[in-house]
Amino acid sequence: MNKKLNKIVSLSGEKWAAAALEAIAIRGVAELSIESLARELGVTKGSFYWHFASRSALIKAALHLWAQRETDDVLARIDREPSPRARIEKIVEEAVGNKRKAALYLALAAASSDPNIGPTFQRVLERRIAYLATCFEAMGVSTPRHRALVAFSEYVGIMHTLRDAPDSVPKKPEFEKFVQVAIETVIPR
Amino acid sequence: MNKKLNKIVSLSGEKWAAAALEAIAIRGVAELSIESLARELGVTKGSFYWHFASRSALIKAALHLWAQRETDDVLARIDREPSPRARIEKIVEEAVGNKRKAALYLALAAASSDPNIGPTFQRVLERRIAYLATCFEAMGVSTPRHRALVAFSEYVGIMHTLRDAPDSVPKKPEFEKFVQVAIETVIPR
DNA sequence: AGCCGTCAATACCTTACAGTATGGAATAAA
DNA sequence: TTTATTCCATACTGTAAGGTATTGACGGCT
Repeated sequence: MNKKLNKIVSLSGEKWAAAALEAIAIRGVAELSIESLARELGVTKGSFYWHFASRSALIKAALHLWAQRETDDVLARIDREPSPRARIEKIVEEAVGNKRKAALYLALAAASSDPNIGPTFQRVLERRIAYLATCFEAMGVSTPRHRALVAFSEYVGIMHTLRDAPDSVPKKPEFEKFVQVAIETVIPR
Repeated sequence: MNKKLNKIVSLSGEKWAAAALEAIAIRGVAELSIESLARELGVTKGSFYWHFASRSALIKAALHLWAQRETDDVLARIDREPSPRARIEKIVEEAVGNKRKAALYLALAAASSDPNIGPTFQRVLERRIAYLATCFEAMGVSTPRHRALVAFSEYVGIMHTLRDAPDSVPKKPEFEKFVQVAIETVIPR
């Protein structure tokens, strides 16, 4: 029965956390309010404070849900690419392809000074950088760690540019060439 | 007398705008409150609403002050570098060197969805990208515009990485090597 | 049937803040 | 000295929001 109890609480908590992630992706962490979120879910605050002790607890739960999904993504999609080079390409392509993931990432990054977010977020970043480093190492690059940092920065920067300067980025036919240039700069021949 | 009137208002307005930029760099746009800003300046709201019609007006003024300073910076510092290559290096070095400027930039970017910020911010970005493109063009690069986009993205991404994953970036002696790798990736031989 | 645990609604308290209205001090002009 | 302008303070309203306390509906268990 304890199992069941945990499961119910956990499930409902995840419902709130998932909704919180959606809201964060759209409006950012600072604008995440319990009451508006409850309205979107068709309930009231009374429900929320049954599942969570505070707004901070929700943010933490949402962040952990995000981190969980991210690692799942890496293991499930990137890591099954055949070559290290293909994996890096895949990562860059995700930065330019998945708008909703990019928005969520940038929203969390914008709130990295929040003590609920910063430390966990930082750990996720380090894992990604380390993963990239292993890819570069497998490719025989001379300074894999440095290149990983550069590649990661470019990855984030491209998401940023696409969001904040969309009119400066070329459209469809030329766009692929731009992505090609981006990949070539991070992957040495 | 109109001159004097304008000057006084403008000066005081700039005082508020400059303080707002400071606060934005530290706490972000969303957390910018008139009352706390007034407290920091040793005055009250009464003063603020004499100089500005609303909070939005302050944000706009602060943003324009930032854009003004940015263009001044480019013309005064970057543009007097001898070669295009040196200019690009200078820009990258600024991304890793000037923490306060990076914090301000990232804070504004985080609020790019704010209608007070988005359009102006976007124009500043386009100007920077166009400037980089002219540098690459002067260097005889094949696709200068694409490379400019990549370089700009890397520039922003490095600021992001330094802020959100500082522990993942190597310290002093190794740090210079990392910067070197970053520059080499954006500047083709 | 009666009890208890789960979940949600309601009402309420408090705080932070944007914005307004008004008064008041200082200064300059008449 | 009177008057107008400039700048700021004080007091106020309204609102959004976090958090608490209480009540109630529903279902399973004894």
